[in-house]
Amino acid sequence: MTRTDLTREADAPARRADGDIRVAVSTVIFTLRRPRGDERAAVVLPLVRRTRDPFEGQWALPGGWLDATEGLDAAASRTLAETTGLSPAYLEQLYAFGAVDRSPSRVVSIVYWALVREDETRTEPQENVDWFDAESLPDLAFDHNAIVDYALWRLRNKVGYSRIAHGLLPDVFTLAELREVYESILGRRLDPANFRRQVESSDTLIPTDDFRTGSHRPARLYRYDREVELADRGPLDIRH
Amino acid sequence: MTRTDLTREADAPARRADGDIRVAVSTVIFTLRRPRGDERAAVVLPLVRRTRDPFEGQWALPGGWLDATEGLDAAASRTLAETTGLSPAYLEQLYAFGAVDRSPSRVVSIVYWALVREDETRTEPQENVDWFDAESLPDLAFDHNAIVDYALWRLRNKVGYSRIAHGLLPDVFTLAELREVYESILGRRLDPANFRRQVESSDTLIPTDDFRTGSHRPARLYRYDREVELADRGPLDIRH
DNA sequence: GCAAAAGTGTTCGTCTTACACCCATGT
DNA sequence: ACATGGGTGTAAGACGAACACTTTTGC
Repeated sequence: MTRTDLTREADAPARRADGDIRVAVSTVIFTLRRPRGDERAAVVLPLVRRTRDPFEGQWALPGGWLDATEGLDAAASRTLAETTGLSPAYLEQLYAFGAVDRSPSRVVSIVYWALVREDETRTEPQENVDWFDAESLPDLAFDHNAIVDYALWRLRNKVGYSRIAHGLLPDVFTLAELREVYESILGRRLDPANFRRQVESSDTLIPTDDFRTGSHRPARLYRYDREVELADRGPLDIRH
Repeated sequence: MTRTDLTREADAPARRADGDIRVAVSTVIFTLRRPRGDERAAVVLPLVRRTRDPFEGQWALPGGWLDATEGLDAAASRTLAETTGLSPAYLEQLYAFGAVDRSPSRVVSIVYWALVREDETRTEPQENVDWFDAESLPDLAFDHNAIVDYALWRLRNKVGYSRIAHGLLPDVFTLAELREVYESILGRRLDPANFRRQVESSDTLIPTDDFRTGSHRPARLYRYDREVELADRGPLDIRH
């Protein structure tokens, strides 16, 4: 089921009288794309090409209308899956955008941001969906350029005090792979020795007995400790 | 103009068909109330007593319906002024709450949080408005208890890395007064010597040539440096 | 003079950073 | 053997907590 037309923010499922306010849900979903060479991985995100006015032909964030029978989180998951086929490991509300002139009709967009592992993005290619480097986006529909900028800022901020890098990695990984995630997001090199000590002293990783072999000295594989409470969203995290 | 009835989340200005989603705006607005003795100041907030179902007679956050002709920030300012007469110095979006069962009808609430100085709260007393200690609230309407808990968490978090204490103080103040604000919010004593050095090295305060006299050694008065960029909300702060 | 708050100095332990160095493996 | 990334050691500087100490006022 491919319903890329769900990004039509200005066309309601059922037309309403003027003066009405409609609620949309959109998601900025990031993953890391590793280039062929040894260059640093790039932060990329999927966009959906609009097939109707306004902004027909331009790229926009995946999203859709909030359904009266679903909560906001559920709407974000559903519209993201319907437009791109993705099911993110990490999903969090970003901000509510509701300027009067952000769309020809009156739309309040509840925007989420999310992370997926690169291997999860290998779904069947969707029509009108493509991936873009977060650093060099084209002109997007609505206020979506500003929204992506804000989501990038939140991502870089949060990676410093939270363990969201988890959302970009498989179950087990080496410390070098974890460090590469941080380096790609922060855009700078980190000292491998100091990085190791920091994550080890944080007690959020469990070392396994397995090693990643294939090149030089084998590296120990780690997994995240599911028992560790994140508590980076305060009382909102009480939802298990 | 006292329109406390604007908190009626389940009564739209114009009734609509079932299945519709309405957008409300509410605000958690804090101030500090200094008790008579030398006890620490308490974090208090105003609530509005509901005059209609649902939750008739219970206390709720001040708020109202989003108007189609105004942005979200403007709606928060307007509904707060209409229900409580307050105009906060600091106002920031907190979170969008949209669980299906949070109200008998379908309401998405964009919630803001704000700070006012205590001297600004001396407006003419409004009907059905009262102030409550944030630590010991009664059972509120809707999910407003959880919302206040989250706002308190954000306040305590943000006071650590931002200069929001500004919003609770007059133009000029002593370092002891600034420290009292931090102590009240964080709920613990701070070392005066270390506190002084921290704020001085942060370069956000401008010392004046005036002193607060009246008790013991006079204390120098400071004011906030308006030139210092806050940048604690990332790209969203570009709004001057 | 004395109490009390304003303001300064100093020490100590922890965390960050930089970088030297050893270890284990594929080629 | 040697190149390379995995992993450990260590010293310098930054920073925060604790607290002794000096200064300046009201009484």
